[in-house]
Amino acid sequence: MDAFPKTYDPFGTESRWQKIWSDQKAFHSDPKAQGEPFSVVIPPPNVTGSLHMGHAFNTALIDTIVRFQRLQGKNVLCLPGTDHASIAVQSILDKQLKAEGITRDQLGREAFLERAWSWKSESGGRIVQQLRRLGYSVDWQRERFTMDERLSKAVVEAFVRLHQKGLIYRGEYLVNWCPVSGSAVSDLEVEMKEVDGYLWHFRYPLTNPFSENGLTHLEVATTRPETMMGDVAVAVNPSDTRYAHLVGQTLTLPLIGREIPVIADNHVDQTFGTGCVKVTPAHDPNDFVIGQRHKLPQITVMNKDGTMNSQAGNFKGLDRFEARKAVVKALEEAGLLTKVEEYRHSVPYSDRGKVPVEPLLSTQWFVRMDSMANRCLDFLSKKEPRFFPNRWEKVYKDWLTGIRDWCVSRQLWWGHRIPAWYVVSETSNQITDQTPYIVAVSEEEAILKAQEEYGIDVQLLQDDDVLDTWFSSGLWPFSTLGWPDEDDADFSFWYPTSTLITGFDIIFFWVARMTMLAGVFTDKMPFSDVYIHGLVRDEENRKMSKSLGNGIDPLLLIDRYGSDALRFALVKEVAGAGQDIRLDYDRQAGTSATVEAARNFANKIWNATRFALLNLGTTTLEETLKEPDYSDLELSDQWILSRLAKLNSDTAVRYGKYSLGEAAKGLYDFVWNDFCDWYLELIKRRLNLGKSPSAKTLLNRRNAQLVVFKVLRELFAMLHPLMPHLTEELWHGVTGFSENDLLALQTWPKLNKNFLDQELENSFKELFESIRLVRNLRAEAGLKPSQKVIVYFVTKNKSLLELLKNAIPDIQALTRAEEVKVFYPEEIVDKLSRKSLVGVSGELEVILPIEDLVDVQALRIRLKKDLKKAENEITILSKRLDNPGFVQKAPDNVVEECRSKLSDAESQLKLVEERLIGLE
RNA sequence: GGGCGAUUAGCUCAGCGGUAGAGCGCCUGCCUUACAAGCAGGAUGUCCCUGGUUCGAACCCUGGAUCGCCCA
Repeated sequence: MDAFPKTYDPFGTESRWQKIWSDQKAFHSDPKAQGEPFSVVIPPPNVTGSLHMGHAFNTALIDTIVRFQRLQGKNVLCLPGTDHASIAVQSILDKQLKAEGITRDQLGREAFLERAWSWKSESGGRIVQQLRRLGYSVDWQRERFTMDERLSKAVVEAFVRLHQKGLIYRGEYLVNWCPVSGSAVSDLEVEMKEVDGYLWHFRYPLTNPFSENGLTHLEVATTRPETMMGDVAVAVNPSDTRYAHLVGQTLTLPLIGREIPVIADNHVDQTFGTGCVKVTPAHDPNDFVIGQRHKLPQITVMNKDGTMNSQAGNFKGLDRFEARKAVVKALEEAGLLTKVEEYRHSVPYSDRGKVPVEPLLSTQWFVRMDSMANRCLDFLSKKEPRFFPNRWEKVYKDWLTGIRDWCVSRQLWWGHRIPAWYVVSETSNQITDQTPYIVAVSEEEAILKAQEEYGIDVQLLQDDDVLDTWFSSGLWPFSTLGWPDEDDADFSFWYPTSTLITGFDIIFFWVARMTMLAGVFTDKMPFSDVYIHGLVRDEENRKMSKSLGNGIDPLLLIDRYGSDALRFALVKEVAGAGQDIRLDYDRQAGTSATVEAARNFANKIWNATRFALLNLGTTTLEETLKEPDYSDLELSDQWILSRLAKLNSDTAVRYGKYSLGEAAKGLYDFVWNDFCDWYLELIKRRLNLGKSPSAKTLLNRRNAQLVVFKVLRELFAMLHPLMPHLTEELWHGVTGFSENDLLALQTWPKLNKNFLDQELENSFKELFESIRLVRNLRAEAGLKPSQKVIVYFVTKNKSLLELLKNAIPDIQALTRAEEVKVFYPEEIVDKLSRKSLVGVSGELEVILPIEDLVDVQALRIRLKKDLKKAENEITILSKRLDNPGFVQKAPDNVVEECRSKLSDAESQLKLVEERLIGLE
């Protein structure tokens, strides 16, 4: 094994296997191949993006699940791709244009789109390359982009069909306007933020003041004075006795001079502020509703760039925040400002633009959600899809229950242009709210339809807007598989997909949109399971974000520790409850203890394999793969095979139910503890042949080798979903298979239930305890490891005695004893010097007769500690057993266990006492 | 205002009815030829508080505290 260094170098290994997998198209799927379908579409990352920890985490989880299912013999498709991210791409390009000193409009739509595409082809592939570095076993031949020709067709088709079903409408409503991107955004793209602001109190004078009670005005309180020019009423609660008599009167709107009515509306909170609310339907969602109820006019006072328009009188042209100051000043000068309170309140911010959105009246396209959502709720009542962990189901359900219509039009160019054509010839070549429109899959079809209805000379103009990026993402599980062509081989075989794996932060944005659209178009839920995971947080438990600049770059961690280590670390930290994980990270050093531990684990496996190969000698492939004859095996061989079988069934169950963290932990413990610390140590003496080995010795050595190889082989398969590169490398190293045989495409090791032997495992637990006791004594006595000792075990427990007798060579090796002897108590009476080192555990007494080294005082202290321990235990246990309720009601096995522990403790106490007396 | 989660060893987190666990860190001793990215041994906890259910509660139920998230 010349090419087997002492430490594992992941870098060469990982890139080599990535290349082999890629060259062999190992994960290219064929719907006609064997096996049940199992399909996953990955959450398409934003094409402008670069890999962040969230992607790495999501990828680690998806790839683990997908590789596991592949090992289970399923016909797996894992489909990658990216989305087009309208707003993000457009803002990048806008920045470029700005630097060049041209505007988008100067450039024109067509030239702009050309630039966008060329930008995409140059810089858009970065994240895909980065994903490959994780060892993602996706079908790269099926990589999709939401603006691919086929997927774009699907988008158009979907829009047209929704329109036909009456699920799409166009209308003038109050929408969330993002002045930075110059587009409407959906409710979901708005984030409420608590900000410190002010509550200004203004007097609005009554047009006809009541002289009798001295009321000359009403006082309103607002956080947004700049909208006051759009006020069309002041509302009070109808049961508010302070103002009830004023309802129906009018006020004169300051600065503007418009007469506006005092109206009564139940939604006004009498206790808030003055109890009088200014009503601005065109700039506030609540006021919009009040306005509709009272049939009030809507006066828009702002332009789409956030500056004031001509309705704002003198404030025209000012930015909205400048206008705020100016209005306050003007009212103050007019003596109408009565109070300014500091006030903390929620302000809607645009997710993208990071500025407050402006509720603005405009004409947009909407998708009607209620029937689609109800459809999903019906499916959900049949547990479709199933959520893991289940609590997210409620989140999903609640959102569907209170759903609002979805504004899908965006005033952008990069994206899917809305397939609607206005028959402008009907409205003197202008697009107005009255212009009729045709929704069609193409301009040709639109023309034909228009001509049928409006005559041969129609003039059409396509809508300028594009669709929300999430609209196309919502079709992703089926548009990527060939829909609307339902005969497509991929679609018919792999749809609906099996599991969707994504973060909780996009349940509404994406998961719910997919289920709703799939319900309409495919009559099915698009996946049977949804596995929701948390977010990766930084070392201070903060969400990683661009603006905070606290992201931990997964590529740096990969460069330091390897992909497998990063993957394993991320997955192992997932307990299963969909909790966020905190990744420790030292920004100065660029190190992470968590990932380092996973790297060390990889190295541990590497070295266990190295050990195995060093001791293999030369064998043929056939010999390596040979199964040992169970009946020839030593107990320790049977023990590790039992542990292995248990690991096999546990791990398969855990992977299968998305308990990936548990699966990782189970594998980690098995490798480190059972296999390396115990089994490999146990077989070392068998590998070391004497001068003239007997046939039996040789067979015994051979069996140890075969068992080691069997364990490793199966372990590699089980661990493969988590650490694909390392296991692929070692599997080839051990089996000698050529590169054409991939571990990734093998089947999961067959579980042999006959190997399961709980009794044997219990015995080994006892054996290990006994060995630990000896080691503990050695350490406490300060013996050098090189110092040989004689070990006596004394017990009256027959089965323990037998167990120890059988294991004498093992104990000798693992405790570095010159000699190990096992006695019944009566057999040893005379042989003992009172100055021996003694340890007691339960019914077992361990004696190291090394008189010259024993410090009697230290020994006494130690024994007194044991005495105290045993006494404590006896107190607790007998107290419990003395309780009649416990004996009566607790299950028999629990009571039994308690009794046997008590008797253990009692015999230990007795032994310790005797020993202490012996020391006097 | 409604909902969800978290609170366990110095740190990061498992455990979710039967006498408290892991990794890291810490202490002691080891280069015992697979691995010092390692080995052996060790120390460490009012399991947030409060009642209650139970023979028995870190775990289930009441109420509360603190932190975080989502929705309005």
